[in-house]
Amino acid sequence: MTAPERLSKRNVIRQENERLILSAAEKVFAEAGFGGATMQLIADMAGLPKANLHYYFATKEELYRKVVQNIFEIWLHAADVFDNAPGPVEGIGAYIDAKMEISRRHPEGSKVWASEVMHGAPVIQDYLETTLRDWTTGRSQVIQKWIDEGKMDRIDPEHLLYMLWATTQHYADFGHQIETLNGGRRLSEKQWKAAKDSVKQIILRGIGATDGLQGR
Amino acid sequence: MTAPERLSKRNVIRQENERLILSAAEKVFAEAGFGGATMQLIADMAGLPKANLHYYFATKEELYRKVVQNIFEIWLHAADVFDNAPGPVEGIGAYIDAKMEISRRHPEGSKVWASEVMHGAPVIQDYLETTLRDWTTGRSQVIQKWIDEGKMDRIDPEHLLYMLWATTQHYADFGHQIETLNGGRRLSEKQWKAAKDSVKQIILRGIGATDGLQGR
DNA sequence: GTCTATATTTCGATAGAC
DNA sequence: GTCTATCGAAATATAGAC
Repeated sequence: MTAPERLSKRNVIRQENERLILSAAEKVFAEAGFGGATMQLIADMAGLPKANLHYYFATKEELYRKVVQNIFEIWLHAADVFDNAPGPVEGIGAYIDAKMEISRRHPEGSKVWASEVMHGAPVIQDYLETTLRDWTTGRSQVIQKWIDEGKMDRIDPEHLLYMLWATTQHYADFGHQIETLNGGRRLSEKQWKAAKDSVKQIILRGIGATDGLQGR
Repeated sequence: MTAPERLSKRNVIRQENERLILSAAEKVFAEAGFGGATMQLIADMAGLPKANLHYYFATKEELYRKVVQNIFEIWLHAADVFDNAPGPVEGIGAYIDAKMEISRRHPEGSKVWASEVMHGAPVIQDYLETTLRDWTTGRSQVIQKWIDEGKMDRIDPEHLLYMLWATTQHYADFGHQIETLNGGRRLSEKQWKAAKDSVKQIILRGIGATDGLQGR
């Protein structure tokens, strides 16, 4: 985006502190929501005085906006696997794997995004109308192509995408509920694999694209 | 639950005002989250002075708790269709229909629940550990029975339930995103039907339980 | 049961010394 | 760039007249 900046000592300090603050903010926003989060809590978690947050991010909203943008960028890159795939088994399968892995590694970001959208997307509405809209149109065309080539059933591409988002993000957004139902324990390595396999099996078979996956 | 109260004038007024406040609170909590909601906003939406809210509900948290309990009860009743069904096509199909209809009619409640769980269920953790846990165990056994009877594929019942919750609630919780991608328009009658059919088709076929649904 | 006025707390943001 | 002290706004909750 911006031109690479000189690695002056001041810039290094700025970069490190911004990363520290953003990481703490993501956690606090995820746990308390935008309204419930306080600059004091974020400062405490980052180990900085509250005033320093306002030095790096003028307002609470500006800080929040950066956090939301972060998870969105991560998701966008996860869709790269989609494009050059020869068919739905590879493309959608890999997309599910990638999204599930993000739910596992970045549950906070997913929650912040969910909260933002649930409240009417007050700060990232423009992203929904531009970037996400274009992204969705593009992927729908890929899916439609697979349908036309007979590689999967005739399914509404948009509703399929919603199902992919819903099921994968559920493991992040509702992670606490899942953990509680799992006896209060986080999902083990084996359970995460079972989750991924269940999602892939049901959806891939559900859209009639199980060539080579039978019996797994 | 409680014994039926005498229909004194005072009780009638109380009942009506509580309903009015709860309805306004559900909307405000859904739009702003617990932290972002204010008693003033809820009072304005209910058309009452702020002090009256505190007369009926001592604290903001008590009011919020009632709202969360409401949607939970609605969902519990939606699962009645599950139990006496002869197999997954009828049982899960009817459950999807019921949950989708709730997402359409009560999107606010769904959002409040999602927000509550995302933030670690601070006020309804006990429900997760008791009622929801028992409910999940019971339905998992029903699903397992269907598997043993050869009426559907061998799928992990819990992950299947998660997928049902995720996909149906997504249409409420992410309704704003879906509307935006739909050109800023709410889903039409026809689009809601298409959504239901897509979900049912993919999941029922995905679990190998499509007897009599082929080609629909 | 209703409603105005207000007590009390907390939060976002800033001033200003270092 | 850091940090203490503090301002001003806004929120929850209550007091007390009606």
